[in-house]
Amino acid sequence: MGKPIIFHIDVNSAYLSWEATYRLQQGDPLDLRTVPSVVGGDPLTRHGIVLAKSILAKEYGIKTGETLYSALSKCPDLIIAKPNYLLFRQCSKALGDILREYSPLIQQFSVDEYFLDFTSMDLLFGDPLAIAYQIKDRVKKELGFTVNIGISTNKLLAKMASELQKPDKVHTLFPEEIPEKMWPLPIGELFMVGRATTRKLLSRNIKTIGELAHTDPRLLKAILKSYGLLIWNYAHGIENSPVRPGGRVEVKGMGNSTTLSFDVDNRKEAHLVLLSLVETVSARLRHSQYFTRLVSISFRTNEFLSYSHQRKLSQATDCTNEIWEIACRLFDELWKGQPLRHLGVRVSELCQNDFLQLSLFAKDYEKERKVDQAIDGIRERFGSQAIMRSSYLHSGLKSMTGGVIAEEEYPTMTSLL
DNA sequence: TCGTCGCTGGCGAAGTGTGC
DNA sequence: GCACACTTCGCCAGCGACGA
Repeated sequence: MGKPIIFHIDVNSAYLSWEATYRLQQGDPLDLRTVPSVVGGDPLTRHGIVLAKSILAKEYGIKTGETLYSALSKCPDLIIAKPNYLLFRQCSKALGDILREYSPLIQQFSVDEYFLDFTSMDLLFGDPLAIAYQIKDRVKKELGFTVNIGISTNKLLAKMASELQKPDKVHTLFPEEIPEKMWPLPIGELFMVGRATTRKLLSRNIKTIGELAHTDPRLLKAILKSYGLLIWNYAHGIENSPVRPGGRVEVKGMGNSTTLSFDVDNRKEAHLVLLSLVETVSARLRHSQYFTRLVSISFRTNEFLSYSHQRKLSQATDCTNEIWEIACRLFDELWKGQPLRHLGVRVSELCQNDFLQLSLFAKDYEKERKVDQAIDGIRERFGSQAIMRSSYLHSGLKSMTGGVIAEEEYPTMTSLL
């Protein structure tokens, strides 16, 4: 087998928004409900304002978090559209179908990213660079949106390559190109180096990826523990995880949290918020056919102090009421009456539900599990708000809070590389 | 900025080894 | 058999990465 050739394909979502904005400015309004960019990543987009955030800020002075009324007063031509996740997922699947024509080894990394293992496929298709351009142009022509493609010998470098310059570009970042193309980049551009690590490295005068690469790994280990060695390896382009066809990895935990628009200062209301979070988390558990052995809750006060508490269960469960009861108990043990602005529920230590071991001493939740399954069925058919507990009526609270089940199909970044 | 999730390190309990 | 030191393991809280 020849040397590894890995592609990273990244959909230019934000730039689609930009393109739409540009057309808007040119007096050629576009019905944004018809383009996949409606699922862009910033909070503005999430609330349905489908223009690139940078353009909004630069051209119109509209900032994240600004009210719709205020945004419209600054930009009367602003088009508001409902985010269309279904369309975005369809586009993502269509992209995967095209990629599969070039290699059976493709891995969906997130809803808008793929890895493709092209190792030895050049014998069949020819020059990898030419094929990358071919894929990029086919996606644009057949699917109507642009992608960036990065090519290298491993997933890390391919991903770094695809982010070198956007949109609609193909870049290579082979190991011999690291000093020229990767080392001059600011330290924060390196995969797995976030805000906190950037601050720590800058305080030690490590400003670029190259400077990180030339830092004594023992020093990095002293500063950042094993994580220091990881990013030192990344700065040298060292990474060897395989492209995993199917993309699905073992989920280790799932949770939901919410920041409230008002202070919660009584136990009953907090329990209701916890229930709305547990409703979503437990539905995701059942959908993924998992049970949990560990329940944790967290909250943040209106003074931004965070607290968390968790408990190991003697018997694994996926039952909404059982998880909620535990979450409430944990909350009561931890809460000292402070006004709360943020509440979260998380389950981990997941196990497959076909190996459920019943305890002789545990309360029988079998009936409640049947109710859960019936409710899941109704919500699947008619929507999440089709059925709710009476306690939410006139409460001003949502009966279900948190993420969508479909997200479980895609692993998060850190669990992959 | 928010929501979600994985990882790390501190800490205490439990287990094991050694000397008396 | 007992006391103590050391090691291992699991629990827990918190941090930080990352996509939206």
